[in-house]
Amino acid sequence: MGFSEEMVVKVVQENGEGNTDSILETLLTYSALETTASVQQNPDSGNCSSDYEGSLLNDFSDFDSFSESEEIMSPSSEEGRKLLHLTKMGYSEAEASVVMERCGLCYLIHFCNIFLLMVGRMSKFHLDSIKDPRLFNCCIENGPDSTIEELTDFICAAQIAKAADALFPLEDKKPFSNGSSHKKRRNWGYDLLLRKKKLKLEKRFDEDDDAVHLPNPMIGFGVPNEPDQITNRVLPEAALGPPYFYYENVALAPKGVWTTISRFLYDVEPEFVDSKFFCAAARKRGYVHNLPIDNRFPLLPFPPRTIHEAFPLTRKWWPSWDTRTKLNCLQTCIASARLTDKIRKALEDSDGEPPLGIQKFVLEQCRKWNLVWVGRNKVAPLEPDEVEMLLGFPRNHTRGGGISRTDRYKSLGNSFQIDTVAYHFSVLKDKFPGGINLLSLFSGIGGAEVALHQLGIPLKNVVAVEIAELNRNILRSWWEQTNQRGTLTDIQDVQELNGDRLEQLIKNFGGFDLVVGGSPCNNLTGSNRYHRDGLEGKDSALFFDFCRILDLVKCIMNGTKSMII
DNA sequence: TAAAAGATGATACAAGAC
DNA sequence: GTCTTGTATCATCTTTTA
Repeated sequence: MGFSEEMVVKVVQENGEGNTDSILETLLTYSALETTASVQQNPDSGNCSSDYEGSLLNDFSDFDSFSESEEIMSPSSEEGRKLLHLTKMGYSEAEASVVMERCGLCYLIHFCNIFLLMVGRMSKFHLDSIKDPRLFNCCIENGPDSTIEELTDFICAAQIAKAADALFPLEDKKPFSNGSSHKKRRNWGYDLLLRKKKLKLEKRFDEDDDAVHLPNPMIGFGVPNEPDQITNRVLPEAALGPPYFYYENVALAPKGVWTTISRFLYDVEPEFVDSKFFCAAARKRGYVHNLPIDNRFPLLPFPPRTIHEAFPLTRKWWPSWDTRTKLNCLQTCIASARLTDKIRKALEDSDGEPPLGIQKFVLEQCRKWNLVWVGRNKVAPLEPDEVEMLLGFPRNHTRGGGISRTDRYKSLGNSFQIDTVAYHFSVLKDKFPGGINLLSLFSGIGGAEVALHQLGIPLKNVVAVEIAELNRNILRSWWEQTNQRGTLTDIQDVQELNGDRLEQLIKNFGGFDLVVGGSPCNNLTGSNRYHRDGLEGKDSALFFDFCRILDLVKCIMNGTKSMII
């Protein structure tokens, strides 16, 4: 079923460039005929047209183990062997583990069987497609109910789009609202250059596992009032909107995590930014997005940039030997009273300036727990109100309504830094003067919504997905208090967002303009001493749901949902 | 029973010494 | 180049308290 370039050109000439439905039908017909002829010529091999035979043998030379389907089907096969099969199919070990853990063995066997059946029918192009994360997501989305036809349709669609990409220039691309039929399929395409780049990248990663380097200083494509601004970049074609998307997570993740995140999000280069360039506290985060990066502007007035500006009363008690001007990352837990008491006693024991040993101990604890000076020899953790302010949220945003102090710290510690995110979102203000339709995944206490609101971008329709009821209540409360004119739909679980639900929402709203999400970092952050398991961790694996949902939104908005659902 | 408090390192990176 | 040192990190689990 592979489409050679000659075949595509011939079919386009026969049907005309504008008649894509006819092109698709003819291509499928020709392809089916060619496959039939090929199988008849060589029924044992099962491979398709002779054009690809040589390369196919080479391409599949690594897949010898797949020749014995019974072995994979056998209930006695070990999980490790399945893992090996998946890794040979082009997935990283982590990704394969996620499939096995999340989808179960029946999915895995189903997945492998699909692959086996397709190997006999696929062209070289198909091999590329089956390694694509979208097929991975398609299998997860459809699960055991998916059929060979559905999956081959998926790949055929990708193939058609690829052919269309070669024929229709990029500049023809128009926004979703007025896209023509041939443009609707454009987002399925992944051009050859991109694929080559990807392979090159993967090869480089093999040589150097630490391929994604964190910039120093951590300013991403630029921050306000700093030199070295980057104002343009070339996005991979598959990453282009609509919709715009914006993904966030901790920058200091285990090795290889950002490589995987980038690969699953269309090979878009992550932008690593430390929020210390926007406020008085550090927050090192990675952002993968397809937003424009020119003509960004910050929220005004600027928030306080130093500890003393943020907390002027601490200046009186701040010792000269504590040289901090910025706080470290605001976490979900605070220091104990026992620790601050220990520090007070250690300082009171020394007459005048404490000895270097005491200074070192106190400074270490102050840095670790973000303690500030509130009296003579007295340090204290930040109050929830103060954390709210540093993160750019309205005062009392998380206060009241049944939430405990502990939970306020937790919710705030897991949220965006508003000024940082708003700086990135600012490019949308001119593009959506009439308001924006937002799909907010893992919305938490509404960092994305607050950032857009503070930029003056009207919120037309917001679908917020958040597992914690407390956080949903906070967002709902903010929504009502700020007299939003749009609609807020809250959903508890990302698993509820399947193709049908998304199709309905998109039908109601006319599509999403922006998909935002910061999936759980629990298994990525260095603060986690127990389960820092990477992207296959119980919570952080929800990243793949972000990818799944984003892919579905793109597919539905481009009118091709029926090809994978 | 819920909230608060207390105890619990590993990992990764940068910078400097050699 | 290698080694050491210093530093930062959207947390989890158990116990105590109200």
